[in-house]
Amino acid sequence: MGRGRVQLKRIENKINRQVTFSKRRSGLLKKAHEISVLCDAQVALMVFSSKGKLFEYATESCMERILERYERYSFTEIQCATDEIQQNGNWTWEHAKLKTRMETLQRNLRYPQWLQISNTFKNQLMVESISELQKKDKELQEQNNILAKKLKEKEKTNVEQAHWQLNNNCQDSSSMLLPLNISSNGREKEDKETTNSGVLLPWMIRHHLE
Amino acid sequence: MGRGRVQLKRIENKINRQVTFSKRRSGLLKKAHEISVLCDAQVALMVFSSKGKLFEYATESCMERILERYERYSFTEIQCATDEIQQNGNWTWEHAKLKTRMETLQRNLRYPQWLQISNTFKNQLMVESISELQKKDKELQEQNNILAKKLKEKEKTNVEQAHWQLNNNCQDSSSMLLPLNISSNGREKEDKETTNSGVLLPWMIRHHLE
DNA sequence: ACCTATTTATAACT
DNA sequence: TAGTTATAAATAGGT
Repeated sequence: MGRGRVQLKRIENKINRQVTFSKRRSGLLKKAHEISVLCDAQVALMVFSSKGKLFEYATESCMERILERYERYSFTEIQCATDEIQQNGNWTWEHAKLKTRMETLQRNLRYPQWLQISNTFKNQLMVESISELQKKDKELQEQNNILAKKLKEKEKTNVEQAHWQLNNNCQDSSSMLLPLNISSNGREKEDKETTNSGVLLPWMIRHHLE
Repeated sequence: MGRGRVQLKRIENKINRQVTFSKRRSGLLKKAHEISVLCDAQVALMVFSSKGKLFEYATESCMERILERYERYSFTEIQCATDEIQQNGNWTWEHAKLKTRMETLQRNLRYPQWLQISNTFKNQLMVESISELQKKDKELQEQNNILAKKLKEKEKTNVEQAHWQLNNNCQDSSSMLLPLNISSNGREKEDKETTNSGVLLPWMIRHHLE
């Protein structure tokens, strides 16, 4: 944008770099603001100059809130789950949590595509580890299903007992009413927003910069 | 920039808003990256769509600061959960540890900075975390099996108890209700969205920005 | 997703 | 750091 093409590399001339920083910084802040207004998005932007000076923009004029949200994003609520486990030892639910984390983890691994790493080896290691973890996870899931079935059977048995009692002159039937309602937790959400799982991010495609 | 002037206000048409968000988001990320490279600046950018989906960009060392804040924030939460679970012992405790591990891992992975090869130490930590995760997962599996067995036994007991009650014409029905509290929320529906069975993740495939 | 008329950003210069 | 201007880049609206 300007009177010459831009090479995507550090501007060596100090003055130019400084000027460009100043200009582009305002442009960036402006665009951050625009997208937040136009598209109803939450944005937090921090820019540190090479000297360490901070320039920031955040919607709602509150960086903290954005950060909190950011933190919670892949950090599913632990405490609720904990309570539930303690009460009824609901293993299946707990495993669902585990699984969710797994997926988040994977998503995060995939995300930072624009930072290409030269040292592939270590990352390779990690990816392999995670793959393995996933296998284990799958196994666990299967085990879990079995467990769930057992539980259901158990419930059934109890139900039958209850019925038996009902049919055998127990006068006080009020307490038996409908405890049979098995809670079907409707986990559905899943927003379909596309997370760019492709190799290239759109803006990486070499239009003009190179 | 385009075939019409832009009013700086929320785009009411949902489709347009979505499209604009997508386009401008790419532009914003690109510019964030450019200024960081051209001007040797540190940038952290987070954009949440109106649906709450996160898109982020960050130069390596910049997220450090955010990370610190995050650590402060999340520490308490983890600690509480841990304490709460510690009372229960056995498999619940094991699983709690696994969970904590997972959280740590996630925290590290969440930030693109983990990619920086210079920071060998963090990568090392991550690898260790993963292996530990694997161990825990295995243990979990075993615990799972044990649990299943115990469940079976209990089932048997229940049946016997029923017989016993049958033979003794019980008056008190309250004891029967107890086991019904266990809810089996069978989640058979598996979201296959993130399978990624391959060892290589997309971002590992070589593509250089230059 | 792709196209392109237009607007917007900005590099070089003052 | 602040304008000016030529030009590159982004993108709104359409396909």
